[in-house]
Amino acid sequence: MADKDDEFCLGLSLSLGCGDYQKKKIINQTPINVIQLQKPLPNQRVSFNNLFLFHDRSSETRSFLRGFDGNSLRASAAAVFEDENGVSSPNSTVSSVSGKRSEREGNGDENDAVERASCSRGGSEDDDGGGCGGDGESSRKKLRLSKEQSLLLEETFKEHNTLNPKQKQALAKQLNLKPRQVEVWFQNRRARTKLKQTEVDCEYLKRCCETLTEENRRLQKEVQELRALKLSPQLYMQMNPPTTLTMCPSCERVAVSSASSSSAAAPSASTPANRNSLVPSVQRPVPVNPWAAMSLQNRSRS
DNA sequence: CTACGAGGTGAATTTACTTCA
DNA sequence: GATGAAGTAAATTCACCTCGT
Repeated sequence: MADKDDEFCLGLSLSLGCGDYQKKKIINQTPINVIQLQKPLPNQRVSFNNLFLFHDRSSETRSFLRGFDGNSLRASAAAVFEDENGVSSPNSTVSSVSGKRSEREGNGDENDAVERASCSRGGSEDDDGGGCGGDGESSRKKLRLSKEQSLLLEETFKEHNTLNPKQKQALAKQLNLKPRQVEVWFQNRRARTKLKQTEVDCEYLKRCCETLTEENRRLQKEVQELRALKLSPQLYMQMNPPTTLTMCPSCERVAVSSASSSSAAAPSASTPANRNSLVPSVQRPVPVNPWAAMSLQNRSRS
């Protein structure tokens, strides 16, 4: 499964209109760099928002300002990695004490550390064991990954957004987490990535729509102008070649007239080559200009 | 300063589906 | 082709957090 990321599809992944199982492909192929990753500040709590540059500045700012909480700070600074050898390093930050944060902060760090150590999700050795079973209560406890854990997970995710069992096992060991937790993190991470990508795609499509609407408006106006000219034959015959579109009757190729006025620079939207393109096309050589020929003919006659 | 509710975030769970042996 | 295991996306739940009042 992890080999899937070999086949990255470049460009925009339009997950909106995607049917069926294409979705799966898309998420696996979504280039990570579409959404720019951002390293958190030293004191910053590592959250999804903080790791991304969002278009929505307000939410970004909010997330940023929310910054870090004492919980993870305590975990990372005091308890988590103070022991490099990992002997007593409960890497996960579990807020296993119910109640307000201020109350918990009042307690000593040792308490937290002990709780975290004993409560790294799933008291049983089973990967899927129920929450922190020690209490006997069925309430599921909230795990908070430490800054370092999140960073490592992010780094790994940048390399491959899916893990094979070996990688999962190794990463879990490295992070002092259950493989299941790593798996869940990657699942959620992929979901968040896709969500963000969808938002980006949405923005892009919106802009495309606006561009096309504008283009349509412009072309309609041009059509109106041409119709008006056609109504007065005198003007019609003496007019310059039409501004944008010239059609060769034999090969049906549309081209931009080189003799046309300033608006001739506009793209010809009906050219087969660029019909589906939102980018203004390159002007192609004029195969035939019936308008020019016609006007010449008429002038010589009169 | 404290309490409280709203809303956001993210870990974990459930469900449904695909793929593969 | 039927079957079960494994993996994943999507939807959902729920604990916890921040912020405004």
